Amino acid sequence: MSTTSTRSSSTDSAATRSRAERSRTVHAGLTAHDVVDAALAIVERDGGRALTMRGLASELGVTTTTIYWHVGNRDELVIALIEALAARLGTAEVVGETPAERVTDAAMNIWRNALAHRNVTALAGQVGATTLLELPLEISVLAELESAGLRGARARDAMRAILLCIAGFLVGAWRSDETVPEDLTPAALWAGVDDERVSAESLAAMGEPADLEALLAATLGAVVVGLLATASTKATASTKRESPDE
Amino acid sequence: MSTTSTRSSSTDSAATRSRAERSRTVHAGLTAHDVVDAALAIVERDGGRALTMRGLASELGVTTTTIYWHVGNRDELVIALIEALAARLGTAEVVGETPAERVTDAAMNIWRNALAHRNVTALAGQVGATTLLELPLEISVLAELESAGLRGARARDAMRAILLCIAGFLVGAWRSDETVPEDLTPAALWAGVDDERVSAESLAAMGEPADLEALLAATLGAVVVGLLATASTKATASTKRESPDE
DNA sequence: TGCAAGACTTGAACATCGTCACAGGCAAGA
DNA sequence: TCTTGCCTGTGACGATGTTCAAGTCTTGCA
Repeated sequence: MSTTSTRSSSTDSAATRSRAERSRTVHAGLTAHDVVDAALAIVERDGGRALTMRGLASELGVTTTTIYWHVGNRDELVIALIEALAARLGTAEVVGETPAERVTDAAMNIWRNALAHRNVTALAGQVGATTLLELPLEISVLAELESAGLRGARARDAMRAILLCIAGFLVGAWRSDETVPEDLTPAALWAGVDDERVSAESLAAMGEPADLEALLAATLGAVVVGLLATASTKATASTKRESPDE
Repeated sequence: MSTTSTRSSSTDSAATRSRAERSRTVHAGLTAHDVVDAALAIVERDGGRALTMRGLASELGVTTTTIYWHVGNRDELVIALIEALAARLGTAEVVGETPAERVTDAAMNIWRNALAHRNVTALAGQVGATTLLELPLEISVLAELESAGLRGARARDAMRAILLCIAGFLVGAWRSDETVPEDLTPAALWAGVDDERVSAESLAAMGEPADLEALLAATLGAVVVGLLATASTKATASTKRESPDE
């Protein structure tokens, strides 16, 4: 990060000093913005676990104390990092004909955004700050829900159901590259199941990978349809046929 | 190891320290089972983060090296701990009249079990070994799905959609006691939203807590109904779009 | 019974992590 | 020149997972 330090010509005198070889306290001209930027780059490149104070400091060419001076804490750094990404993220456009389609599409925007910035999103999830990262996208979901006729507590419940479904699918999408001991992966476990209640055909299918994006779209579609139905008709949802399109 | 000179009296100077007073190398008679049991107790009591090798060792009255001798690794210890809990967990009974109700109830069994052992479940989720912990319950869900008429790839997709929804709701249930900086909690963020597309009524509702259990039941009901519907009638749902339109 | 082989345990370290107290260096205003 | 406020380095503390060499105890076998 070249912060274009305005003065750089008078450093020759410091170089002639004998102690210059050991203590070159050259002001790096860092700002908190630079630190957060570098931290964000590290996380997006190598994941949240690679964000270590010493590593960040050495990448910036300073010591850890400098980092602590600019951004107080590691937790605060993570929050600032998430805020920085959230600020640079624009809201995506929502497409779709029917209200249900538009709600689903607005929700899928969150999914796509999370996949595009998976490392930061995962980090935000670990510290419980996903809303901080996705608030604009969540607002657009809520707006579509209102356009679909939901309001107040019903809209809130629908929002939460949608967001939690997405969170679950994200967990599934990230579970792939987790540190699972190879013989304890879900596929391996299902391969060892021998139960008379389930057919071999289904058992074999459990080992195959899934298209999570398509599955999420279908799931959200069902959830949205179900939620919109319970909103239009006061009747509680319990085992009833669904095909409520107008 | 240590195949060289079991008794070297020459270099005894190193052993001149009076170890008679403190040589309590009493064999604790530990087994790997005991270690895993103690670790499981710690996790269930104080959470996965409280499971530290030194803490576990001191709780057992031994040194960390002893722990490492019995269970090789911390990761292996966590896996063993999850397996131990899974082994002692029995399968729950599934109730319900219609196939959809039974599927939903089988799925809710996973939710209830996860809440009952939240610390271990959260730990399993972090290492990607939830299937290891809940396999019997997942099998019962799959069995109910087959009873409802789903098989093969369809049953697999339904399984995954259900499990991922549950995972998401668990994330939401655990987010409560996360280390969120108080002013960045979702409720606080929503309180600061001022958008013309959403009504104040819905905005205010976003700050209120939710009954996640009831919401999950409703969501799963909608998902199951939707999945069963697409299975019974080969044709894709009426106004659903199958082709990828962006 | 004697004794070697192995099972178990220990003390002391290594490396890494977040964090901080202290001591400064640097530029600008008095 | 000196003081003041911003910025940086040195070096440490405590906690974490992990390992090594060396011990002690038990047990099977001659």
